[in-house]
Amino acid sequence: MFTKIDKHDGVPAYIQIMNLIKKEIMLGRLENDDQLPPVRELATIFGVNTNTVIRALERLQFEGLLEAEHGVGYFVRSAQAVNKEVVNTISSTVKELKKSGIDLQMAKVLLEEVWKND
Amino acid sequence: MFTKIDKHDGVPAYIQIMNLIKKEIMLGRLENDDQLPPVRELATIFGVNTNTVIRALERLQFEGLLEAEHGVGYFVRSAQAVNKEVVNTISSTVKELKKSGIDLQMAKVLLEEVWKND
Amino acid sequence: MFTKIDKHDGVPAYIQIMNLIKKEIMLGRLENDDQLPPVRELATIFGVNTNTVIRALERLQFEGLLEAEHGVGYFVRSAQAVNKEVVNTISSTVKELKKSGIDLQMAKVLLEEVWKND
Amino acid sequence: MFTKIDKHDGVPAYIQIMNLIKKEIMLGRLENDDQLPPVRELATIFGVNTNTVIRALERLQFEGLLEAEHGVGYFVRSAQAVNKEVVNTISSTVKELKKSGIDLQMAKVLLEEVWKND
DNA sequence: GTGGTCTAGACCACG
DNA sequence: GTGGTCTAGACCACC
Repeated sequence: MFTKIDKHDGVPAYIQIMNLIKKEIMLGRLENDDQLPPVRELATIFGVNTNTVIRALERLQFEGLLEAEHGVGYFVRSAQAVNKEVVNTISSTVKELKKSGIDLQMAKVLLEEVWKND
Repeated sequence: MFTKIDKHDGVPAYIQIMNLIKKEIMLGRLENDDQLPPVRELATIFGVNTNTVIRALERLQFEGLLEAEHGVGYFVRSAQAVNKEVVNTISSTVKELKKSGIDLQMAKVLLEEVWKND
Repeated sequence: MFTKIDKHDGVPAYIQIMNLIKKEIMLGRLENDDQLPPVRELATIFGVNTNTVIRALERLQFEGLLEAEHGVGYFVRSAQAVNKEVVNTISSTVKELKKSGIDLQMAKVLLEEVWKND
Repeated sequence: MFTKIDKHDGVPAYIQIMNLIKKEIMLGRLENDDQLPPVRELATIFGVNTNTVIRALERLQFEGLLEAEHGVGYFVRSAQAVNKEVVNTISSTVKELKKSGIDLQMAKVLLEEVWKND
């Protein structure tokens, strides 16, 4: 479900991890009451230290998306997957962007630009 | 043309600056041989220290997008604006995303997810 | 392994540092996966500020010779030592140059001249 | 006789210019009492500002290699060309270095290393 | 005036 | 403890 994070793209590791987990929730691959893999396992998967994972999970807990049960694990709460049509729209947009020779980073920048001016 | 950057969104200031300048180039607002404002001026505009600006410009220079002429200024090189249609596509996608109640950060994460799996 | 650099020979400190490290690699005194001393230590060894060291290491990282592991250290990558015979050739050439009363700086200039015209 | 200098190799422009002129003298292409091209012309050739050329010539004058005649021009003094054999030695060394896949910058670094330890 | 290098020292992210 | 980012301010090289 998860993969190694990119340590050199500027975004702090714990924020990347937060985003990855949020993504799984939005895509419906993690649903309410699902249990996350144990912290140590997540650490190996992401290629970071346990502390870094914990920092990310704590923040998601603060945001209400996760809940920790002491001695048991972390569980998904108030998950809300996105509509599949939305994903399709993004998908076709991505195709067009790739055709234009734009790279992912610039795509994000353009997205942000349009987002803020619309 | 430029504005203050956000120092608290996790992304390092110099990377934000790089992205802002790249964006101006991609949107055609900065063209080949255009001269950038002086480093010290950019620093006040972005609300950061001169060194931080230089760090960003150095990297863009390394990427071939800018060229420094000592004692003269920074100039845009090999600029390549994106097609206006691409911007329109992004714009309509953004509208749909906003309707679904997604925020900018998650939009970026979804974009990345689709990008890497298509 | 390293020593203080010369701050007054015109060449920027960070470039001198880059060259010193490259040299250690080429001479086989630094090998793949070797860890460099911590940045702060290198700074005291070279007699410069931490930032200057980091600037050098960043560039070497960009060139692919080093890799940083956040919170751990810098490691040598794709090291490629030069043949010992090459060093011997240089050595005998140096002897001849010295006999002719040429100084190091001019030796470099002559080297460059021949290099570009051969 | 001269060409543009490299503004991005770390060595200050005026020092590069000094070296280029010294080189012409050492290679015997500039002899005693030869007149240098006018300062403005040198400036265009080197791709720098007139002031930068003047700074270089002043220093060479200080070293005794040049002499300025006000309103006339700069003249070579106490020129001392190097032996042709020396150039040949360098040439064959360069060939070997190139075969080993070393680039010019590293060649200089190795030269300096051997120079200082022999 | 322009860009380029460097310092001293603070604070954050990561292990 | 490690590396990474940033500031304030100095001084140099170049136009």
